[in-house]
Amino acid sequence: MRSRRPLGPGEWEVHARIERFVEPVVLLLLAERPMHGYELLERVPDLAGDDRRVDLGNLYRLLRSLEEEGIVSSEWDAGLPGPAKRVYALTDAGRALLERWCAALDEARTRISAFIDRHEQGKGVTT
Amino acid sequence: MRSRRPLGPGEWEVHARIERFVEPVVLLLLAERPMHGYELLERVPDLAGDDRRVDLGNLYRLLRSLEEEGIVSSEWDAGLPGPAKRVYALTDAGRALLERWCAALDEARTRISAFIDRHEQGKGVTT
DNA sequence: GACTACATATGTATTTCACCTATAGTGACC
DNA sequence: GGTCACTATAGGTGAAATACATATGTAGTC
Repeated sequence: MRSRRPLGPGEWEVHARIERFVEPVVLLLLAERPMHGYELLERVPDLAGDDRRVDLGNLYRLLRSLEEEGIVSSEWDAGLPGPAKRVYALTDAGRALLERWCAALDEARTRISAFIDRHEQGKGVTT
Repeated sequence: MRSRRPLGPGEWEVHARIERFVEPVVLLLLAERPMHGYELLERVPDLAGDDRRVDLGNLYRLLRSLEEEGIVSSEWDAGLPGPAKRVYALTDAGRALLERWCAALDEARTRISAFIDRHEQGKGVTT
């Protein structure tokens, strides 16, 4: 229970976070166009929400493990000014995985809706 | 990445799980009527989904920690036949927590919708 | 008595994630 | 040519959430 932040006496802040949500977010961003790690870091919060601020270390680890699995491919781009960047792009397997993520997320949304509906019912709907 | 089960060559089963979702489910069930742990165990999957089959150990641990925090109260019920049951009921603090969970879940649902909408856009909407 | 179902509880391993530190190249300034 | 800020990648560590396994007792049934 330690993850909930105190709010008041006997009250806690609650977050309904989706497990591993950064992964589909990264896949979606790379589906739109290839980019390098640091740029992903800046763009992930747009989709994941501000509370979910991404940790650099974990993001790079995710990218490397996605590459190992053939979900993304990468190559060094030394042409641009500044330090060399490793530019990541989505593979076909990555696009397929993104589709499965969307289906899974849609299921989660359905479960949440069922939960909220059932809760509303219990309160006696005023409508 | 080890949590995804292999599906085919280079394919994985994906689950978009909501973190700590059993907690709000338990709260909602207890809001409807008081019950004991084993009964919760049977009813949680109705709301949480079959993939999310609840671990007994963790459920009992959750109930005790919720009681420590004043979210639920319990008393032994030895009247009925069979082994003694600890019957749990939601407190006022528990009902307040359930409301906050609903708000948090609604936010999560909004994030998911935003994600899916953005993905649909990228594919070129057929309408 | 052996076996099964109900009921509560504890032990331990694994996974995910947040927080922190390290390394290294680039460019600009003085 | 040193050092300072910024970009980019990478690793270490520990806490929290969860999966997997085992323990203990009651009661009914064959």
